[in-house]
Amino acid sequence: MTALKYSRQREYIKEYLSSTNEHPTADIVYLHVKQAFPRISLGTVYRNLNLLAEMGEACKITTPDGAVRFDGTTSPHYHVLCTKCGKLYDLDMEIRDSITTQAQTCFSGEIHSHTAMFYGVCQSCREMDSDLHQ
Amino acid sequence: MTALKYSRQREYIKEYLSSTNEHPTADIVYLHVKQAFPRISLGTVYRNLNLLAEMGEACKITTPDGAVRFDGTTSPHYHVLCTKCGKLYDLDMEIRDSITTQAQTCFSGEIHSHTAMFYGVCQSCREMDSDLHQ
DNA sequence: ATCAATTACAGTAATCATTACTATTATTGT
DNA sequence: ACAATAATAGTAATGATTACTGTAATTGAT
Repeated sequence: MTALKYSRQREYIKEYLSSTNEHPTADIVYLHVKQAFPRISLGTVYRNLNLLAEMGEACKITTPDGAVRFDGTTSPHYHVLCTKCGKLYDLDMEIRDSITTQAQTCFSGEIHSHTAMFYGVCQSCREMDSDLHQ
Repeated sequence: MTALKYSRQREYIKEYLSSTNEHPTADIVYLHVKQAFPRISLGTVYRNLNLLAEMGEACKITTPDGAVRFDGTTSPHYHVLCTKCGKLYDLDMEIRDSITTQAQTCFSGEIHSHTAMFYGVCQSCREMDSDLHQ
């Protein structure tokens, strides 16, 4: 029951997400999708983003700066958050399953997975810095 | 300028945080601190929790389930989030600095640190499960 | 101990992200 | 084409957090 029905809005949101490697908030997705669907409502964007996440066709990323970000890349990967500009980057690095295994030995329950967030300064912020100091 | 002044409220909040290994939200801290300071306001709790975090005397932990949690344990460590009950546990496991080093080789900017969150089922939720199935 | 300067507080209003609600519209299987 | 049902747009409501303001507490100097 409650079968999923096709919707052009959801299709478009999904396409937009997989076309960008920014990690947009629902708000940003809304602004973009609005160009194709001028009457779309923010609630529709939220509902579909959450649906896509549940179906495994998008990821929700929780960052320390308020809003949840969405990622169209569904294969598990780590992220880097630039502490200067706040941009979130995909990290093309293998997931270390060994860290899950090791965590298991320190925890009495069952551990199934993990996420990691790296913090630093991205290339373009570093360049801006050296511009200022030259 | 803007020197920090002592406040009994902040002192109490700090003591409460370091006395518990729960990872309370600002709301929960508010409820506890209220017992000692019945007229304290939620804004004061938020301001002091953020102050303590800035001073490195507490940590802010962002979890996928809405509110930020606070941790009085300031030495860096990983956490486990139980996906059944939502409780957050400290993980007594060494930080893997090698993962930061490795991440650096995959990223053009500078990486300074990382956090990790493990997901699983805690011991007490596992026991509840086996009770139900016996 | 008193006083002036300044920060912190309580109380409340405002903001921001997200979800809930409802009448209308789009999709689907027949 | 039609009936059943899910999805939408638009709006209101919620929940977490921050901003604002007049009063109270802390501090360093007299």
